[in-house]
Formats: sequence, structure tokens, C-alpha cells
Amino acid sequence: MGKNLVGNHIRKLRFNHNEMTQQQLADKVGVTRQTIVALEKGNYSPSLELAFRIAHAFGLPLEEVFFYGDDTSH
Amino acid sequence: MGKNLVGNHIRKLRFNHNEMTQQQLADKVGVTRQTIVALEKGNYSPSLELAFRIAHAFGLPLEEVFFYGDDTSH
DNA sequence: AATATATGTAAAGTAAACTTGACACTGAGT
DNA sequence: ACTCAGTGTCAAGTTTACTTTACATATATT
Repeated sequence: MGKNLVGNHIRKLRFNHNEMTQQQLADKVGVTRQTIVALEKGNYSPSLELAFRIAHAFGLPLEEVFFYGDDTSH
Repeated sequence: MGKNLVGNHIRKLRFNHNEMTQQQLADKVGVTRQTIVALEKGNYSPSLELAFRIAHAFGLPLEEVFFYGDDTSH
């Protein structure tokens, strides 16, 4: 049902990179925790605006957090 | 309302880079022409998925087409 | 003058992103 | 045994992205 073609490394980044909880990330980017859960699970892809804010929260360019199609590079 | 914080270079790219009409771009990325109009006008920001497809249509990385906040670099 | 192409706009509808509130499970700490 | 932090999930609601249809205007072409 409308297979989501966009993937992300949010969960990995929370642990490896920042040791951040879902709630902390949610607060930092201004959404609810449920939204972070949904994104990590791949239920849907974020708005471009939210994607920018999340990437910014990790101090990374957008395309190092989100990718289109298969994750070939990481 | 709810000022759109994401900008883009779609219109510039259509002319300078590809000589593409709104309709051609719309077809290429699988949306209607009205969506392209709205994006160029900055009425709203696209989904992340659509942003990826548009960047791909221009053969550019996403962040060379879309930017967060002011356009400092171009 | 007529036709075609490219663009702007607007109203009403659908679909998807995101919120709110609530409850369940696990693992660590006391 | 109890509590608490972190996570998963679900249902119902709001907001925003996107569609559909339709009409307007400007420029170029015949």
C-alpha cells in the first residue's frame, strides 16, 4: 500500500552517533515521539521540512540520514 | 500561514539546466502540473519522496535543489 | 483571426503526514 | 515486588500535500 521508497538511518544514528532517545529527538525537531517511531519503522516518509530538521539534529547532510530506494552506500 | 521554511531552485533549474516545461517535469516525476506550480511558488514543501524524485530528474543531489531556511549558497 | 503552448489561479476532494491520548511490554534499579 | 525509562502500538482527529477540473492570460504560429 503505497510502498515507502524512502529509507533512513535514524535509529542507527540515535544509538551510534548521539545516544539519543526517541523522545529527545522528537523534542529537538519539534514532533511527537510517535512520529519518530513511525519513521524508524518506515511506516511513512517525513515531510522534506522535517527531514531537514532531523538531519540538522544529527549534524549531518540530509542524504546521509535519508536515502531513496535501496540502501546501497551504507 | 505556517511559513514555509524550505526553498528550492526548481524554476531556475528548469530553464538554465534542462529547458523543461512544468508539464514535462511533472510527468517525469509523476505528479500534476499544479503541484510543480505550487512548489515553484513556495506554497508548500514537497514530501521527501517527491523531493528525491525531482532532484533525480535534474541529475542533482537533493540539497542542490532544495534548501532549508535562507538560500545562502546560491 | 484562429489555434496551440506555457503559465497562473482557484475550489473541492482524496491521501498521507502528524497529533493526541491511551495502554502494553521489556529491562534496569531500588 | 514495585517503579521507571524507553519503546511499540492502536484508534480517532487535524493539517498539509497532492489531485481533479476548470477557467484565464500571454506569447507565438499559421
